[in-house]
Amino acid sequence: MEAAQVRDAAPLFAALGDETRLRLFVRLSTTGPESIARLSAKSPVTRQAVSKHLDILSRAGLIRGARRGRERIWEVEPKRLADARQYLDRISLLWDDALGRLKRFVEPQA
Amino acid sequence: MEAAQVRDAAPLFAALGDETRLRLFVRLSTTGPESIARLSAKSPVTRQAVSKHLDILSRAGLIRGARRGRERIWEVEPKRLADARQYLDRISLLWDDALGRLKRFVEPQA
DNA sequence: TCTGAGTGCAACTATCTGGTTGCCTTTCGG
DNA sequence: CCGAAAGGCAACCAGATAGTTGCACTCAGA
Repeated sequence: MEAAQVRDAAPLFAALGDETRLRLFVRLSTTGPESIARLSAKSPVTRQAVSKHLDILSRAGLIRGARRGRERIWEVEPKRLADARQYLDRISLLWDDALGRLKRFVEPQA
Repeated sequence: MEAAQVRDAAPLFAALGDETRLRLFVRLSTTGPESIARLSAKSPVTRQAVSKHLDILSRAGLIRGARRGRERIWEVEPKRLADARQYLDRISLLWDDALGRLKRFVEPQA
């Protein structure tokens, strides 16, 4: 896999790699767009912590936020989630290829 | 998505969320099983750093290592990678469901 | 216009993490 | 048997990160 792809994929996975943050992302994926207040109401951590997590997710491109009146509404960016899936798929393919080469090496006559 | 699944998925993504570490994982997926010495030979960081990363990947269940003589050989655990893919797929489905509900709400007659 | 709900900003703290260096143990090969 | 290769262990360091608290700002609505 190309170096550029790894450089792009790592921060994506890192953003999903915190439990509180992943929970927020799953919540947004389940309920659709929500405000910070509503999100933090059902969260064990502070509103500020929630806000920081949302900021990190948005920097990774996984969510997108917009001001609406005095609220800020966050919603999932499915394109970026698809990217993450694609990266995992590619790694899977790499492994399949490696396995194929190994089999052809061990059983050249097959 | 269940809380238990989130608790399982987060460390998985976290393990893939560091660039050097993801690079090592991709390398192992591409070339097949390799020793620490061979892995760290082509890495910009120390052998110790490589060793720590491999340890983290193995704790996440993504790779498996075995002693062979004075070497330690590491190889990818494809089952766990499939887990990660499945988690992303599930989140995607959540989002699709939410979108579906939204559409039925907005255009009830369609 | 005044109150409160919803956020943003900043400072601070404790812990985690990626990385290093130094040294010791194990094992292969001549 | 001895030297070197491969690796493990432990201490240490700097910066990132998850979380907090406190205060200031901005709208919406009665």
